[in-house]
Amino acid sequence: MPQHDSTLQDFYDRLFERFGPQHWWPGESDVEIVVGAILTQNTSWTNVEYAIDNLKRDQLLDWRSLRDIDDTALAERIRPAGYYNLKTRRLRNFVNWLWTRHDGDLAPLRRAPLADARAQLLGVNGIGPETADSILLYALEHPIFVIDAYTGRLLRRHGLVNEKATYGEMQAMFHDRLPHDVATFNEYHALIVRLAREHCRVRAECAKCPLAHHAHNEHLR
DNA sequence: GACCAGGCACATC
DNA sequence: GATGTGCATGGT
Repeated sequence: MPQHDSTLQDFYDRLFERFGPQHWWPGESDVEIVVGAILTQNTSWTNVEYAIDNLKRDQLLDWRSLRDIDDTALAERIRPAGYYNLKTRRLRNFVNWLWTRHDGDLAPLRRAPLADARAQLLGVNGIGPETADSILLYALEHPIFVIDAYTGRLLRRHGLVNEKATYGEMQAMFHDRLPHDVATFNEYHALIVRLAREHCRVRAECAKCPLAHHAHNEHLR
């Protein structure tokens, strides 16, 4: 079914013009991206940074160290990110799986077909759609769009989807309307987070929002 | 002190 | 299939 609605392309253009390239994910190594993606579940990024800093400080941010550290010591490091018992279990699940299934190396997943890699990630307990897609896009460089709470709010507040649109439906909108390349999906998601975090926090700022020409009557946050 | 933050799994109906 | 609940910290 052909898509003539260029709203999402227009949003992208306006956001990029305003904010410029975001250079995402905020983390250099693939380990840091995966760990960050799990730790940031329902949690502010600033809290995740404290946890990542702890792991870096103690030189634990590599697959071997994460495999060998015990749960108590790991939980201690990631405590500032919240839900630390739960997240210790989820990190453990992922790391154990990566070593068992892929010998502690993400390369096979980078080479694998997107659908296959995604199914594998979703099979790990604690990895849901958003975490899987963040890993796929930012760590494995697969062309897939990440839907997060900000994106859902953006689409709903602009009337582009109804109140109970699913993750898959929202993702399909982006996939149907944008070029399927890693750079675009990467940049777009990063720009939405930037908009939410820094610009649309207060109503006064929202009036100057790059998307203000569209009829959104409520800020993103 | 309330409210929020880049989810997810699991229980229950 | 839909809806509700637990998980926890640090910033505003």
